[in-house]
Amino acid sequence: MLDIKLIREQTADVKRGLAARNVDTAVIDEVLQLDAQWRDLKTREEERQAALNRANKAFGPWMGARKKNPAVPAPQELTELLGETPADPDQAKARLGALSADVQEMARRADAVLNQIEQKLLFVPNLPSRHTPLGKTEADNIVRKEWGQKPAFAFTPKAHWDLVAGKGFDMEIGGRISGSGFPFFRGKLARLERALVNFFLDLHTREHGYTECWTPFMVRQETLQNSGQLPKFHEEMYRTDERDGLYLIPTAEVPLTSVHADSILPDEQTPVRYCAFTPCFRREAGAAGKDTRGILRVHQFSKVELMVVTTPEQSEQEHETLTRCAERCLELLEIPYRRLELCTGDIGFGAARCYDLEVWAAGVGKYLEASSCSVFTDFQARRAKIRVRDKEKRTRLAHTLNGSGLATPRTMIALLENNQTADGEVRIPKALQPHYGAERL
RNA sequence: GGAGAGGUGGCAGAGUGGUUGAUUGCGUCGGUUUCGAAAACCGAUUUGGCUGAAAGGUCAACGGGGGUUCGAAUCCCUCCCUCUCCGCCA
Repeated sequence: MLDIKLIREQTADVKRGLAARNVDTAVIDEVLQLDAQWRDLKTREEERQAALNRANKAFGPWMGARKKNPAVPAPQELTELLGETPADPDQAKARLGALSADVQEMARRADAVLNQIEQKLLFVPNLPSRHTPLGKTEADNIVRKEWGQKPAFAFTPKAHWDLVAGKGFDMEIGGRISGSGFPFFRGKLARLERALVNFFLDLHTREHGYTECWTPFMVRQETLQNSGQLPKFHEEMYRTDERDGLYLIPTAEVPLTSVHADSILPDEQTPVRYCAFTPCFRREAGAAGKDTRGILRVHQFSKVELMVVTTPEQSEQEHETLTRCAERCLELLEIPYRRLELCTGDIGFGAARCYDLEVWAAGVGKYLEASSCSVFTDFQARRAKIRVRDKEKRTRLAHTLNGSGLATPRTMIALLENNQTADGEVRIPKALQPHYGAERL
């Protein structure tokens, strides 16, 4: 969520940032108008409430005093508020009750307006960072680096669905059990899946300083709102029936972001670095008919997620660090990749800046997004109420970051397709061999 | 699934419906003392909104929401969470 103060005070900058993301800025004017209304209501409500509080505070002692001497006059606070000296407590009660009802009514109106503001702001994306390149579509993304050598073949490399057909790659079985987009692996491929997950977790926990977490795979609506998936991306999510109303997580970012919700971390405890393996569930609602073959785009997949909570001062640096942690996975697996910096028009809802890591997959002959490393500035922290505190005891909203490190399907695609041999075998990269337990698939 | 107990400030733990945003202890920070430290003593120590240049003023919050009342941490309803016991089952 954006800072309402920023919207008030730097309206032009906010609009410029949103416009760069192709967002209609009319919502900002609507919010500002409601905000003015809210502040007016709130100020008047509080003035009345303050007067009422003073009167109520004096009321008790008056009652006490009257027990001893019924002739004790009403206290000044009461007389002031009511504009007359009440004859007796019952008369005062009646008048106070009416005033109290008025204040409550004003409070209700103010809350209703505040609610409208929030409902609008929940649909407004984060502002792009000053570093994020301007652009309209994904065509304007910028390649920041390329790593590795695309493999050369003396034969035509197969796409993964042909390469491992009949070797434990059973999309039809997944389809029969659950529907299309639910992969089913048997034997070597299932083991490869597990090996990748273990490889990622071991790397991040042993060498990159992340703390491994095991999280729930189903979460509440509120948890998804903290990290920004709800309310806007409701259609993208699987949800259990109304008895529980839980959502299946689309990424471990969701539970991890809420770990420190509603709390304050001392600066010296940051950065907090978490990683977690979870399955991820996505409807891929807007992507029907796209990338339907093999495991290019699926409804359920495994991912090891990296998530960082840090201070506003450190977050830019942490973004580079986190991205490097993801890149190291690919480098150790010898998978050629490129780092793309997403432009303002293509960046995700909550992100201020984002790098996509795309792996080269020789069989399908394309780069495939395998990781998205984003810095969210205080966007998620404001929703989740994650704060940090410095030595001078100043609290401010934390910054959050996350990135895949990595998701298995596209990593596996690249690994299989790039390392295939003429006889249809697949070479397992050296770094993965201890986890997989063999040099060949 | 059934029965019960409980959710208060960083933690522990009080709180007859009326100066209780909240006693107290611990912790933390600052000070006095000391060559230094410990101990002792003194002081400070929740968060957020509105307003203000600032000082300050003011409102809100005792798990969430609603209600009763002139007035709620305290009474009522409801939801959530934690713990204990029973049942059931990985």
